[in-house]
Amino acid sequence: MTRTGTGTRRGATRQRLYEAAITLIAEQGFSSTTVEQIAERAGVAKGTVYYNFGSKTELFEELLRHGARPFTAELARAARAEFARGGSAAAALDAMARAGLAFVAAQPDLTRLFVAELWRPNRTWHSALAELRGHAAGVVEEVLERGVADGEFDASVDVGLAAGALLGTVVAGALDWQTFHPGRPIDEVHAALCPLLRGRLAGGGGP
Amino acid sequence: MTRTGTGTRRGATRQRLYEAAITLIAEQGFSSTTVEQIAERAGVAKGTVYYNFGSKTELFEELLRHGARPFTAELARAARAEFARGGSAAAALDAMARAGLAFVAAQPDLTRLFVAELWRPNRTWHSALAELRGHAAGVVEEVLERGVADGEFDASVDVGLAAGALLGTVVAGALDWQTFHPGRPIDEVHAALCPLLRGRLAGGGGP
DNA sequence: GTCTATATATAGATAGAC
DNA sequence: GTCTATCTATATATAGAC
Repeated sequence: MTRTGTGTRRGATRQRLYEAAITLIAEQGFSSTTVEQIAERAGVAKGTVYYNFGSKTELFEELLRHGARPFTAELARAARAEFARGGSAAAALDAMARAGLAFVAAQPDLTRLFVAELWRPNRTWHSALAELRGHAAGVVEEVLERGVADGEFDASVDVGLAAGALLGTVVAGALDWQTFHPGRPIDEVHAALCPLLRGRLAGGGGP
Repeated sequence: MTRTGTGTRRGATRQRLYEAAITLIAEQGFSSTTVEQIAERAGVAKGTVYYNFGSKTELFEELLRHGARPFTAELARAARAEFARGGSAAAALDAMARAGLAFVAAQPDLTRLFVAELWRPNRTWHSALAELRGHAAGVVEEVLERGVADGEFDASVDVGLAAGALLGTVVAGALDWQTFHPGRPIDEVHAALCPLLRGRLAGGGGP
């Protein structure tokens, strides 16, 4: 128990700092958010932040990693569960979309902060973000490849581009929902998104 | 010629400041970007910025309006042109997607800065951004409604949610392209996106 | 491990010369 | 209309007490 897990004392303080930072940075952006604000919201002094993290930037980078891992894990879990019950690759995409929507609904601030930085090169944490995006995209790619191999999807599908687009569709759709259509139930949003993922927007189409 | 158009002397200075601010804010974010940096890149002194704009925030808000108007205009123009040549609503969506991709490819920095702020409430310029998003979404909604009226799209489509999702798909897809698959030609990206807009991802589906 | 100072730098904004 | 000089506030980060 010497590692910095959530069980240790140090882990608890770090967890509170993560949660405080997520909310503040999501609302104000990284640079507008001061270390003092983060410390105050977490109920500790500023010096404690610098004891636990080397700098403001380092806190943010570790926060990104800490928050992104569960997202990718949820997507993978959803796909695995769908395949386990004998579902198709298209059904797996639906399940992943639902899992993605649920994650964003549960952690809208974390997602906002992520998206605000994801497509910006030239920032110190961009390589870390690119890697995290790559993991999530990789999960989607596997499902697409399986669908192509099973003859379920067209072989001409560009897996790399499509995975990024699908991921973008779910995340952007989820944030648009949370920001401009709050209160709408997840089922309605999922229903609006599925045609985009499965090909049923055009009436009469679809498998 | 007393208005602040691009033809006037004042308009020229403001235009240079816009362009400088777009690049810098896209890379660094609003708060990390200093007025001094913007002035330097535009080739003027800091005082000149404050003569032309009341504050840093005001410069940014006017920049958002200034940059978003052409985007919505391009989407509307693409849809109009497609309908004018007798195209379907689905074809209009394709044309809008292409117009959107082309706009983002031409102005990636502007789009980055836009997306980074779009889904954040609690910022002073959020109402301005929401309004601009509403205009663009409105253009998409009109096309969807026309498609439903013509029996081309399913009547159960939730126009409001779908418009936001479609817009998000194009913008997110375009930024993902610019950031993680640069060099790919626009045709390939458009081809990867169209199945999501028209319903052809699933093999054998589609109208 | 956490807190209370404090050092140092740099931001936004303004006043007044030209 | 643009520039230079400057005021004032506030940020990051550190040192040392507890």
